[in-house]
Amino acid sequence: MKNNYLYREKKIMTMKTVTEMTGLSERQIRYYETQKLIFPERTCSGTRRYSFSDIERLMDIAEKIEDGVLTREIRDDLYKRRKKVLIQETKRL
Amino acid sequence: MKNNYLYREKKIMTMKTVTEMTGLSERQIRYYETQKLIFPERTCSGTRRYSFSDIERLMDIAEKIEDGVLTREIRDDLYKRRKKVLIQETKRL
DNA sequence: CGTGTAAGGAATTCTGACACG
DNA sequence: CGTGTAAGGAATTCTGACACG
Repeated sequence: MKNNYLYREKKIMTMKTVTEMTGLSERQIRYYETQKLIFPERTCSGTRRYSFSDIERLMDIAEKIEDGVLTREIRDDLYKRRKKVLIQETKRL
Repeated sequence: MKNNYLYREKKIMTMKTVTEMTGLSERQIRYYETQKLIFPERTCSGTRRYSFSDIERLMDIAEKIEDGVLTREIRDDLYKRRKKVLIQETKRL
């Protein structure tokens, strides 16, 4: 459903809400951003905005880190997956 | 879908995001709250939190007010609709 | 009635840095 | 490496009030 997608992907939450929903600290959330694991939008004045999808991704990241996975491994995995998707899309054309 | 409901009804947005999404002023949004047309949650520190559902409701309210409908008429309509739902639920028992 | 605005305080967010390890 | 924290400034939010009509 298109509406469902809009709700899930729209970047609308501020940091506070995200810490409440994920249980992570601001520090952790900002650090994962510097490591290119998460990509919030910014308002014109510079405050971050997250989506429900980001929340889910953050909880996934947190779980992996607890299991001892390094942020760069998580990032490499993310890039590999993206590459795969791009290759498949290229083949389709 | 249960997930869809969660995204739509969860109170997660702050005032700024709501003004951006609805085009309404903070003043208008707070006023509609005093008139019991909209019911944001509050964090422990007192800041309001709105859901996607609230956004849609606010845009509906704004449209009615532009058409000259009074806030108390909108509220009375809301109460009537709720009463109707309650009566139907009562009958079902 | 519905909305704008200035006022002043409180809560939020941001960045860059020091710390530990 | 991943996270905590104190620092200081900027942006956000809140309430109660005055204003217009």
